[in-house]
Amino acid sequence: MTIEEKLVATLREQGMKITPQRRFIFQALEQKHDHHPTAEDIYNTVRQTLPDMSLTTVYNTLRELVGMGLLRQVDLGEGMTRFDPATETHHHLLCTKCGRLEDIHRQFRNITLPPDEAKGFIITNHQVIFEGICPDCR
Amino acid sequence: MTIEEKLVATLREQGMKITPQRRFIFQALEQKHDHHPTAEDIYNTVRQTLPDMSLTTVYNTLRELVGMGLLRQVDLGEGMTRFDPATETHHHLLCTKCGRLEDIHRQFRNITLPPDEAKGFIITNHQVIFEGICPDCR
DNA sequence: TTCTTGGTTTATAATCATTACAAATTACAA
DNA sequence: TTGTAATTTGTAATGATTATAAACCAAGAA
Repeated sequence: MTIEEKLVATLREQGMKITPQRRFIFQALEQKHDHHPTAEDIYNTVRQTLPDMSLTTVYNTLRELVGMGLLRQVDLGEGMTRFDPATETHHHLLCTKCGRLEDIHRQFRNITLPPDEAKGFIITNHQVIFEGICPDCR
Repeated sequence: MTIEEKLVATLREQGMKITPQRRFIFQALEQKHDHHPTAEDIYNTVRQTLPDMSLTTVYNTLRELVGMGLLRQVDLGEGMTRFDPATETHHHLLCTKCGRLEDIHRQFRNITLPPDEAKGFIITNHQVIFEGICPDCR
């Protein structure tokens, strides 16, 4: 099942409308899902085929997807938010010089919090951010 | 050694000036170091004793500290940046409902990237973000 | 102590990502 | 085909952060 299909199905379930704009946004997310796109990235991608797409629509849609848990926000202190289709849990590798961000598809064992350290939280997820210097910045 | 002492010493080493404003900012960071303060938080704290402090100075100083690696930025997609005195490496626990953020002081073993997965990066640090629901939000 | 000077602070304006708003449009159920 | 509530859109507003340039001052030298 593609990302687009999954998103369309979920929207249907929720009684939301499937508009062309949303379909194109889903497709752009699918194309760029390894590049951690910003709202602006998605906007530019969609506009290549749908030149009248509004930036507001992109923001609205992305916000809704995040609210429904279908999209993960990735914030790096760059001043803008990146998005990551929430397919399977994975981690990130960040260059602290240039901001380059890579996915790490790997499971780490033993990353669990003993109850007495969880401060009463119910843990739903965890994510590791590795920081370092990328080859280009060395 | 307090956070203030450490910061003052480092600034001296770098030939930077120790101003009253900076001292108060350091003290505020020390007071609030468990609360992940924003620039605005620091500003309000300092203004209680130094009413003429400028918000710009807070931003400038925090940015410099981050650049020198003495302060960590923590970004949660709230629209503003939080700061965390980089004393010892630790991790975070975030409530996805209300944004509450707690420090986790604990070492996790086996969180290392084999060279073939590091994509040529030199890893300098890593951080785990646990996500969940805090007791108040349940 | 006083002088000098480059770093620092400050107020203000500018920037940039994101959100609010209200009018026009449209998906889709009946 | 029609009605209607959801959606889209352009524009304006917001809010955090940064740029700018003038006034100020920490700290070393005389």
